[in-house]
Amino acid sequence: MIDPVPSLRHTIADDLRAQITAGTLKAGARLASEPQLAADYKVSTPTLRNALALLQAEGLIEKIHGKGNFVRVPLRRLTYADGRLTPDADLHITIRTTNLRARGGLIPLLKVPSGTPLTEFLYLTHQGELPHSMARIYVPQNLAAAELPQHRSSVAKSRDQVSARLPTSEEASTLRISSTLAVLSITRVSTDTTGRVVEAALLAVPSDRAELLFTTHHATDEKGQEG
Amino acid sequence: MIDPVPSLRHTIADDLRAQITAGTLKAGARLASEPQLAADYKVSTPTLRNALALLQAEGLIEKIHGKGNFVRVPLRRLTYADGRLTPDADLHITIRTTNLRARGGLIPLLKVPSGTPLTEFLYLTHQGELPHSMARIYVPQNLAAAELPQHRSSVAKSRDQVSARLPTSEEASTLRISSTLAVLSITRVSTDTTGRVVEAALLAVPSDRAELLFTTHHATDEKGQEG
DNA sequence: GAGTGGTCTAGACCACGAG
DNA sequence: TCGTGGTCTAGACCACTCA
Repeated sequence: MIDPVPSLRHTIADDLRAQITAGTLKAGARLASEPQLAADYKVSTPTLRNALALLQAEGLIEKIHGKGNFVRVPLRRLTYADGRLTPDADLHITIRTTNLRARGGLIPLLKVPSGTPLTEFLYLTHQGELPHSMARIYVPQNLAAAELPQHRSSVAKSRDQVSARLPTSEEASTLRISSTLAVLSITRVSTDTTGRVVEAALLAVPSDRAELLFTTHHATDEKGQEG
Repeated sequence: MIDPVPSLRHTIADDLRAQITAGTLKAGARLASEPQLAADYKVSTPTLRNALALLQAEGLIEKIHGKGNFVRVPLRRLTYADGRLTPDADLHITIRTTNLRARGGLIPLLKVPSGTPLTEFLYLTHQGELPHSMARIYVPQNLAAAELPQHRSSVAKSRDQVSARLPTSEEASTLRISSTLAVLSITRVSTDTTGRVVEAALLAVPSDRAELLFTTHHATDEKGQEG
């Protein structure tokens, strides 16, 4: 029912995975070269590389062309709650601001006419030295553009649309992840009491370094409305 | 910046992808055999297979051993909102009920002592003939066990923990997805007004067939609490 | 049995990184 | 330049499906 014939690459991947989780291969350490590992396991190099590809997809190793294969330093799995990352000591955020005009998918998202002046905030979050996640936040310029989005207090309602997908090649290189590691993609639209869109945020978080948390309160004094 | 050297397999995958999205290769159709395609594109069979692996990871094709490669019938991308799937005409759900006792991870999740009698509802959702998603819902037996979870109205608060991961081999075979296609994993814990856990739901949804929607209301009559 | 995909081999040649 | 990983070849052999 599970896997009746453990293939060579799975056997090798299992062995290396055990060494990583046991600490025999420590975080940041470089694995032996691929031809060397292939000789050790008595397989061809493509087979050895297939085994490494499995570990890469799990986020356990990082391949660096010309240098070697390295055990990934595990990032703490942070929690996104209420649209914000859990505060963390060695978390730092870089923000780049750009002015642009509404086009394409931004128009229905922000419910503005084409060409409306917008401000884009590009958030790059790092945990220590390593990239953690990235976000693009769009704000109409007529809504206190000088103010950073996270500081505005006029938000009455937020709508988070969550999906998982493979990273774009830009995201894969910026976040230094394999193109086979899924990212959680969150589109968050915040509106004020009048229903006007105050900001739209597009987040991309590698699936191995964050979980999302949503809390819903139900009106229980009006029984039966759930069914 | 993007991919400066389009590899052969990417070129082939792009071509096949275009044929699928253009409708030249229709949903459910069988592709030419791998040796045939390899000859058509003038590449070796491993290279051709690497190209197909890309499309498989995207959920565009389904490989069936001994039969061929088939264009996947795209499932409508449904929305999970408020812990429920969007109602759909050809959506049907199979429920299997099992009684068991609290163990392992269920104990902290449900906040019950080890060995507490529980009822497990295994939900299998199909869209037409194809499996869509699966869920395991756990309810303490002292809480109206005869009633199906979705009918209870005593829920005051729900907490959804969302992450993306590769499917277990059981999920991959049950849901008929490639082991490389990520699933959205949702752990939903519902409590009543006294804080007692009413039910815990563990959902697994292939990332290509659902998106999640969460709405948060903020108290705006108390300004400044956001900052 | 015929045809299909699944796995693996034993190389070759190219591209990247560091000295 | 040298060692590394990245891509690709041209096969071989096994396992599964269906007639």
